[in-house]
Amino acid sequence: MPKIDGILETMRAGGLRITPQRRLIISYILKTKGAVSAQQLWEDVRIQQPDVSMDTIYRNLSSLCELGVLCRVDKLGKGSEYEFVAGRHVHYMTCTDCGRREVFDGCAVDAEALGREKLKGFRLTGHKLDLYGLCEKCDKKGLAEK
Amino acid sequence: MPKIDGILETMRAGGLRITPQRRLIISYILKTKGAVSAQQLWEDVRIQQPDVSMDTIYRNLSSLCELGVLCRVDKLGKGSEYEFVAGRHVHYMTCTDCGRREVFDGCAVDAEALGREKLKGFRLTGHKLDLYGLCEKCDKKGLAEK
DNA sequence: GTGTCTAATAGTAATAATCTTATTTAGTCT
DNA sequence: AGACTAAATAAGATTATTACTATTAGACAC
Repeated sequence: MPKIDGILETMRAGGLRITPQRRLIISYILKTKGAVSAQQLWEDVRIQQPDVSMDTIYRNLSSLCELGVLCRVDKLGKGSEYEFVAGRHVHYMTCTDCGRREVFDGCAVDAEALGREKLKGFRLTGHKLDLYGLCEKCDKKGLAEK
Repeated sequence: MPKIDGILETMRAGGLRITPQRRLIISYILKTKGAVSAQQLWEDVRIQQPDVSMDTIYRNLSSLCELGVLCRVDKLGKGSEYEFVAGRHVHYMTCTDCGRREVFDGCAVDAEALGREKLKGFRLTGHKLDLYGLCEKCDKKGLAEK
């Protein structure tokens, strides 16, 4: 589990300032197990600090994503959620039927396949892999219907 | 370049009905070189058929994405665009500085790394890989500033 | 062709996410 | 401690995207 001091240090190193709002946001994300939505985060933070704007939430979530602290997860047309990445490669498997999501904790991106000549001068700093398919339950259900 | 008949056939096979709105939407995407935004598509389609709703545009773009005909590309906080995939593996390299985007036409996902034991019963049907980094121009600019 | 069933649609409403501008403040340098 | 400057903020406006509901029209059997 990531610690708040390390994250603040990462932010400082990335040139970001440490504000009370940011401390609060990070501490709430730390308390949350799993992914958190911007809406939920806003409601939680506003209990302690009622005048924090939605914009601040989104701005900071974006900043933390760019730093590689968090990862934004698309919920297939139902908004997004954010989850700690904490230096690991984290990819998601999302069931296209029921929307269930599991973490695929490993890296399935083949570095060799990213040969220099294909990159057209880009210097890669990160990547995101989303896997789609059917979870066991929906897969069996689909077979039964045939 | 994909042809409209093949796409319509794919849609039929996927259980989707062929409606005039869908023909129109697809034909406009076909005419467009590169990625197209929902907004732009709506404006174009409305020239011929003024009462097409935005909802219809989004709904159909989503359907085509699920069928694997199109691919939704995140523009880093500035909406999304949609582009033909046409059976290939298409990934994107997006510059986190200037937003420039290039297609990485190949597959960098290592099938071996997606070992069965890690998939927890999921049956994979697709994947999406987004690569982030700095394009040659922004990379050089960044070095010069130091 | 006609009838039936169900997906798709338009229109409207609601939600999610981002932008704009004036103001405040963290980090830095005296 | 006091002053400076660029980053961060709140508030409200705007754009992007999805949900809801009554109605329409493909697809398929007859």
